Amino acid sequence: MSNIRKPPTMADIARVMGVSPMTVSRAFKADSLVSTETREAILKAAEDLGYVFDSTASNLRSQKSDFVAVTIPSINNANFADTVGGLADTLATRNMQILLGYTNYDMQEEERLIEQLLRRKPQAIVVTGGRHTPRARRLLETVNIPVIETWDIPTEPIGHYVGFSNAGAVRQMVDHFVSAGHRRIAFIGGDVGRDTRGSERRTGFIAAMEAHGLDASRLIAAGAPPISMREGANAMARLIEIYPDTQAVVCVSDLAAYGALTECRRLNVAVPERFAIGGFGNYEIGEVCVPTLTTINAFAREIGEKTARLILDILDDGLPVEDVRITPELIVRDSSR
Amino acid sequence: MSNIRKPPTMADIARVMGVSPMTVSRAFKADSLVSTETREAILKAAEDLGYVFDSTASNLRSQKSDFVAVTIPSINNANFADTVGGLADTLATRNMQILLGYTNYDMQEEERLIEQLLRRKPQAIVVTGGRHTPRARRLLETVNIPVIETWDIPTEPIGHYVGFSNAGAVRQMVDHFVSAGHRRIAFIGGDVGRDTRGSERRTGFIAAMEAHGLDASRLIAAGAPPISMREGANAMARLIEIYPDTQAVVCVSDLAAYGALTECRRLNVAVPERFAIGGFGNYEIGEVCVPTLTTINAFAREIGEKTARLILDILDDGLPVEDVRITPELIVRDSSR
DNA sequence: CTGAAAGCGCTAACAC
DNA sequence: GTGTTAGCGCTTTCAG
Repeated sequence: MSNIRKPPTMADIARVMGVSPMTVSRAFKADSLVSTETREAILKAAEDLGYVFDSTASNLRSQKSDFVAVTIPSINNANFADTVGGLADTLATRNMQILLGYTNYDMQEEERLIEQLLRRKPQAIVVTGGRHTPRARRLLETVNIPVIETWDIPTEPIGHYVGFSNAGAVRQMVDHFVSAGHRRIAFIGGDVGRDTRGSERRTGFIAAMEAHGLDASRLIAAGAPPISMREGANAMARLIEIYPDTQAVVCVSDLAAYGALTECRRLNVAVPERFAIGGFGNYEIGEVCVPTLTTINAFAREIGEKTARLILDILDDGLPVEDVRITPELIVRDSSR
Repeated sequence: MSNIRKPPTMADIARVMGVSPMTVSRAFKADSLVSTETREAILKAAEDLGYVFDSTASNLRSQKSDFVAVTIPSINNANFADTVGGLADTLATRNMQILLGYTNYDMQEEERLIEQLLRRKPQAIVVTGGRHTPRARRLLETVNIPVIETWDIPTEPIGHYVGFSNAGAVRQMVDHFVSAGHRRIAFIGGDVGRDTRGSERRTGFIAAMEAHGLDASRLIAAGAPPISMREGANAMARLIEIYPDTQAVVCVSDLAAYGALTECRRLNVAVPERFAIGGFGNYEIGEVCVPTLTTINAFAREIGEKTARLILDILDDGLPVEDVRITPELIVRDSSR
């Protein structure tokens, strides 16, 4: 009557084929020792029966899940999407799968998420950033798998990291503006205290300005991170109102920078002639918009790829591996020249 | 010597606490019947021991994984990201987790992915689109869990669907252009044959044009889907070269439309006065750029939320549920008025 | 409210 | 190249 019958197991295939379950199991492992004909017959029978391999049982017995847990702040961000893409593609070469969670830029949520992900017994865990709640930190320190922090150089790494200095990257941008002759430079970012990478970029801006002996007080907080294009535009309007003689602005991301650019167009402020703009992240928008956007390339995809390779190296031979320091690249485009 | 000791299990906690493993198990289920004091003591002991609940074992025994498998064409697409966000947030209210895979707009890859995801024994599977390889289709038909196709109205649904007519949405845009007085209207999309939603939009364009008795031959293929902003810009240059008297263009996505817009600006073609532009997907860029972009809102996040609710309804009471037909909304902005 | 026994579906370990 | 046995860590089931 019911067409919801119990799905077949290896035992069922074994019975049909007149072999032991173990032989069926072996037939599914490419490298395992079964005669070619038995294997082919078994695989065919499996397909005919509509058998679906049960990873859960396999994982429990073999104590490996082929999962890599990954937390990112937001799924809707091209930079983090690129990192995840690099991770996923590289791990797929070894049939490992990503278990993704997003924190919504909230460390509390990150803690919750890390705990949830660890229950699935991933073989490694990748987190974004180097700051975590004490409990999250403890969970990561205690867990028995490789831990990789990304998109940052943690002050005190938990395990490994693949990242870059957000402050240093912003310094490159400030140096570029200064050597172009600008002195009155502003920063547009999110409200402090949530997005840690954004905060570090802001801190980096202040430090870089002070290193040049320049005033670092033109800081516009555009709302809760991540800053949207719209918020970038609003921030620009505010900036021009409060500090009308500003010559250049460093934006926490290309999205904010693009918003700022559109606001300049609306206000008939010439970019870059009257106002130079710099962004962060090398988003596609920056190379297509008019004028094109000066930005920082943080090599998002490479971060993912290198993280994946690092994980595979550790899992393969457990040898000590080197952390990866990425050097972000300043890309000067029309919005600042 | 080695600090890699075996992680504690429920049995370890039971031993320490002098209770049975079953009681420990119950202590971890919120609704389960254990005295409050025993539960609290057990949870504390677990925390002290650094215990991490093992979902794999739990899943195997209880035959439920709390996974929902999801395939999307690309992780780096704001529309699909919104759908996944809606899904994930809604499912999180029931502690269900998304197992995400992306197909790279390739049905072959989708088949591979579906097979891989099903091995994890998800409790439902959500796929993007209504076209699949025969084998993928068979896998989905045979599997014993709810199957939901999204972002489309499948000709022959496998299980349920939460989607809209891509052709119908484009018709709205064509009607808008026609009633604005345009007659020579073009379409910019990707190469045919890969992105099924893009192909349907193209087909819908042709049908709508013919319904108005207009010539539907101005079709620009901009490359392999998904079309980037850059490819949109290139396509626009080509369009103006080949069909200089074109009055309006329907683009397969806002990204292509934005690229087209920037090309117009570079060529000093006034938008919308000399050339009206329409996009698809209601991306953020469209409401910030100058001029703002006319587009179609397909309610990406709602698709995810409604899919999640549909899944929860089925899992909760197995009652027959209604498929969801979304009605996309035409948003007229400055690029066409 | 708590416990004992059995088993989810697979594979490690060993035997032949 | 193949089979047997046991058990991964949890929860269902039944008993009290």
